[in-house]
Amino acid sequence: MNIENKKIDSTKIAELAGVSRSTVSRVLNNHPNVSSKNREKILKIIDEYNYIPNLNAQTLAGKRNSVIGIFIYEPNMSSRTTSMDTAYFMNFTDTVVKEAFLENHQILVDYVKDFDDEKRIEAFFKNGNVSSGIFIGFLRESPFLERMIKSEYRVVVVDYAKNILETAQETLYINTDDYGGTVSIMKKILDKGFKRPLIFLGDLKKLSGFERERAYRDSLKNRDIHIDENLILSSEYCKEKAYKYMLQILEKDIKFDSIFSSSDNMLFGVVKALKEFGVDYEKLEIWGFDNLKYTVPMGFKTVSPMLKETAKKSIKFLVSEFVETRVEYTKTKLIESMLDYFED
Amino acid sequence: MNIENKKIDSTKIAELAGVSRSTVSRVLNNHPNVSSKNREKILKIIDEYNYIPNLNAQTLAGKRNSVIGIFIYEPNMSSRTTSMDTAYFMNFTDTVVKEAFLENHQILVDYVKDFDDEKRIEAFFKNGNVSSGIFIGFLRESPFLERMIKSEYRVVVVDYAKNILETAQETLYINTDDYGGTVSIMKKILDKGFKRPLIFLGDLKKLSGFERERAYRDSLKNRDIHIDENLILSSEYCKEKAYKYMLQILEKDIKFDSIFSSSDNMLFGVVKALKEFGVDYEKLEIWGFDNLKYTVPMGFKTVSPMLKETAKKSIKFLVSEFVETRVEYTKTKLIESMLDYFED
DNA sequence: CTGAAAGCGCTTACAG
DNA sequence: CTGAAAGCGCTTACAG
Repeated sequence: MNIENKKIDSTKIAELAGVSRSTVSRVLNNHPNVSSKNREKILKIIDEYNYIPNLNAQTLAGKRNSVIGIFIYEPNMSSRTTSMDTAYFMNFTDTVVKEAFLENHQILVDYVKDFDDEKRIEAFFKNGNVSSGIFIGFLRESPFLERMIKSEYRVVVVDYAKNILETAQETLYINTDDYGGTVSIMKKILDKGFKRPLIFLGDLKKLSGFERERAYRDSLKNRDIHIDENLILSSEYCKEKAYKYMLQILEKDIKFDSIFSSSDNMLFGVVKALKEFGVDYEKLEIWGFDNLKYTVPMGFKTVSPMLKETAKKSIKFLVSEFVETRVEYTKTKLIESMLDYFED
Repeated sequence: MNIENKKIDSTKIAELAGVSRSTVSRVLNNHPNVSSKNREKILKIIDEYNYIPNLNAQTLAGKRNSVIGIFIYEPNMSSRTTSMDTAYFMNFTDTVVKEAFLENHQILVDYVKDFDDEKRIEAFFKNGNVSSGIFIGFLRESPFLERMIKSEYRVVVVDYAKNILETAQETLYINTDDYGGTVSIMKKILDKGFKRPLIFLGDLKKLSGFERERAYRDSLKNRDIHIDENLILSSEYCKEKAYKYMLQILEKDIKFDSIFSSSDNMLFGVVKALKEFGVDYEKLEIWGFDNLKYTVPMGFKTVSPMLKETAKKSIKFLVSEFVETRVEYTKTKLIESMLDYFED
């Protein structure tokens, strides 16, 4: 096995096979125009010497590599505090890594918080360090993301709204069915006769926040239930804000009979406030959204986005030969008990 | 902003600044020998044009990049079944990604199951696609890992035993204190007066499996409790095997008064068997190891490896200027209730 | 079907 | 302090 220590490049392979580097390159890249005699000889030597071409050289010379980037918008990343959606994003990343491996691709994980990060990522694409990418967590109207979408690169954008007609290039918009998920929660709440559901809104600059609010309002409207704006809190997926607003509600003694927090993370802030105020929240109808690790074990109900499905579709899109720009939705699943939780 | 569309490379920057590419390269790489006049001029142009050097070209020319690889041994990966330790590994990967970002590094995630994967990864190192790497989940005496350790590359090896004297290069061995963690569980069990703890062993080819068994035996020995080999099952971190062995124990009616499963994953297999046999397991003293998502919510006790600490130490090691080969241990924490669980 | 040559975008001795 | 030149390891027209 000491063969491996010697530096072995395509020139050496060519020498050994008695051909030119061009021919070696041709078999490496599965070009048809190589005599089967030469092809076999070269393949044998490549195998014998465990030769693997230098990816940097290949990329520099214009070949695509097998690395897919996943880029996560996380403006609070540098503060070392656990940021709002981190757990959710990491769940997604996990499944992406697995699906990519099954398609013989690797994943480069990177966060985006400022302009320097954006520049680095654009360079990753431009220079071919990643062949394509998945973007998640971005705010609506992100100039950076718009640039990526309009670029020649193949990308998947998760939970982002965009008029498909404005997207010339190969782009997959894949969204969790936030509207449907919220509607099914609201149905549960309203079917039980509750009429004053408190809602903690997510970031309205994100598609998910926007959709969840819309579903809340529509659900009430459809049953001719008055929408009390006092019950609508804009806490932007932020746990601390949710905590603060919940306290205010309690201090002002605003009446409510149920709670829908449009993210599990905010739910934890809400519950903290309830606890401090001595509210017996275990008897309250409380719903979150996301199915994070702690939600159901703590005794709350939530809805689970089908991350695995989203990941699978994303990878399939990125590794396919031919694709067209399109929009897809993945369903959600209500998680009302530990049984649902374990199944998920 | 249409500047960005034009391809901009170091030659163009040089032209614009009226210097040679050599000088541009020097300021890019912080070489001292550049007149401050030229340096400033070049820096200004670089900024103005949002120029970022091509990473592939830089790497090809011999520069180190800022990508750290994390390589996970997962022989069952291709079968699309959730493998034994996957959840555990992904928890670790998550924290590694975050810590790397804080140090301005990106993470390339890749699995290893066969020789082709090993070859690909060695090429990643050789060609500089990753500047260094973290290896986790490998079996003892892995020839691949031994090669990486003996190579010139800087690596972190998690949960792997190796005589440090045989490791010439910069390597960090970082291990969870499996022995200590198991001892603390055994103390809990034995303090309650149990004398016949059933144990499901992990993969003895892994350091963790080896250490957890050793701690089990030592704990009993230290209290002069007879070690009944019938109570020791080798289920190799495999849920299905644990299930099968537990059934056998029940069928043979072998007496036990408590259970320690040396991974949470196996625990789920054990519990399945208990259920099927109609055993009222909720009253049994049962411990797992790993603190996976479901363990404590299901009502069991476990011990949590401090993944965040391990990740932090790993990244610190890899990004430091100077390091020496060494071995480190990270502590574990007992998780006996939902309170511990939420804190973790 | 094959090879010589140019090119991808950098870095780094070397000579001044 | 600076520039011309060689080199990193590939791929791909081009000419045969």
